[in-house]
Amino acid sequence: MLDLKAVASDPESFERRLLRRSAEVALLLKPVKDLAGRRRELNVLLEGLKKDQSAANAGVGQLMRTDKAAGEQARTEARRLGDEVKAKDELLQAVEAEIERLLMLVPNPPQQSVPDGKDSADNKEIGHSGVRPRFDFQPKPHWELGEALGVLEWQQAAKLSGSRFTVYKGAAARLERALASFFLDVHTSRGYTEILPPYLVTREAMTGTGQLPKFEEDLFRTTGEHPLYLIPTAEVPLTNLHRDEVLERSALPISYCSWTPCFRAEAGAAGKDTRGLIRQHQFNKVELVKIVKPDESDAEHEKMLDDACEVLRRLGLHHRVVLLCAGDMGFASAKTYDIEVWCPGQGVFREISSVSNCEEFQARRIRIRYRDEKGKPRLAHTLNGSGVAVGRTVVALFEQYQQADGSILVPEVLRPYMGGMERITRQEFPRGVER
RNA sequence: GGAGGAGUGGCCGAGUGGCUUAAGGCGGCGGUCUUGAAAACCGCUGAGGGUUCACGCCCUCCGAAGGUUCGAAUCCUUCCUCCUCCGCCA
Repeated sequence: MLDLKAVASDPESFERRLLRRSAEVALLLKPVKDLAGRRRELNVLLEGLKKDQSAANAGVGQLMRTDKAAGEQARTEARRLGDEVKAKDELLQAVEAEIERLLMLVPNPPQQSVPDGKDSADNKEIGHSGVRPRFDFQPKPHWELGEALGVLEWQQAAKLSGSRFTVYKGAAARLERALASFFLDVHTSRGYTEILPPYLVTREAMTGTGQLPKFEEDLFRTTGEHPLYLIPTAEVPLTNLHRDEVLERSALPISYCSWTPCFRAEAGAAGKDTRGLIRQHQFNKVELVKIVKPDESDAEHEKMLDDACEVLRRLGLHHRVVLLCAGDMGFASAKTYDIEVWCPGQGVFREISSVSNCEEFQARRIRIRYRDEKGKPRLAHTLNGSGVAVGRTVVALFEQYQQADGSILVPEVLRPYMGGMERITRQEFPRGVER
């Protein structure tokens, strides 16, 4: 959420910055300045009335004991003031609700360093790691490899849950767990605290990080009187851990990592990436979250990007880093790097991590503050990034480490996590004939 | 799921309709005293919003939201959380 005071004092500059995202979101701010002025007038008026009212109330009790008639009169006057306070208060609340409603729909303006552009075609590649693996055969996509090896199953998954789900078996299931463990070990050794959070969170938590109110259709929700939402990323519980807190300066930066399943409705993605592990309703991800002081958030952002890249470097997976353009960034982010991993079987780079600096956008929504040098509470900055998406790592690993015979070489660093396994070869699993 | 009990400042804790402007204590900060420290004593010690050039001043906040009342931490309703016991359960 944007700072109402800042928006009211200079709406044009916010509009200009938001225009870099899209014309549509910049328009949302149009009514805000007038509403803010109206809010202020009402607030001043209301405070005066409240003061008069409490002065009037103070006399009533005393008078009622000494002079009944005068007391009754004073009571009538006080009642009139009370009614007026109530009426003005309702007006003020309506204005505030409208301001809030609008501001909650406005995304974070991009940083200066973010390039112009409207979609992924305008993103800027800023680096890469490793070399593109060469094959003396035609590399296959992971879904063909996984099916041939017997370790990835889509027909049975569809029987259980419909489309966009996968059953992992044997070595693939072990690989998923091995990758998650490996990622967590790397990140905890580099200063992140491991967290295992709830996977179901409240509407408030989802609103705090910006998934709601705008992106309801992307989420899974429980039924009942108090619905809960399945987390689409561990960013939601991790960032919300410190909601409504004032942190000591010395506690920052706070760094968390967490391995969780993520649940996404993929409402707008019908027909897109329908094969394989790429776009699932449920997938696993190791997430990184930091809460930092404003003056260190850019440096911490770079460090987080490096932390995410580190696990890919250790796995020897060829990847590149792109800086997202203004039009392609997520709602809460002021600046985002995507890490894209090479998928030779598909001949494309696939996003495997997204590392964002949200600055104070989320912190303002959920009131995460810290004490500055003078001991005054100030908004902290929040950052989040995948470190990295586990399922998509399986994709890249299958495709980059595939051998001519269809087996998958296990990277050296993973072998201890795989019980020493050096190669994933065909496995037989019980399977009857469906009829 | 059932039956009880409880939510008050950083923490403990008093407060059952109006001298509450939330007592008192602990902790923290500053000061007096001291060679230094401790003790003792004195003062200060939350958040959000508004207003002012500024010192200040004002409004709101006692788990949350409604309600009753001239007036609510206090009474009523609903909800949330925690604790104890019972049931169920991994």
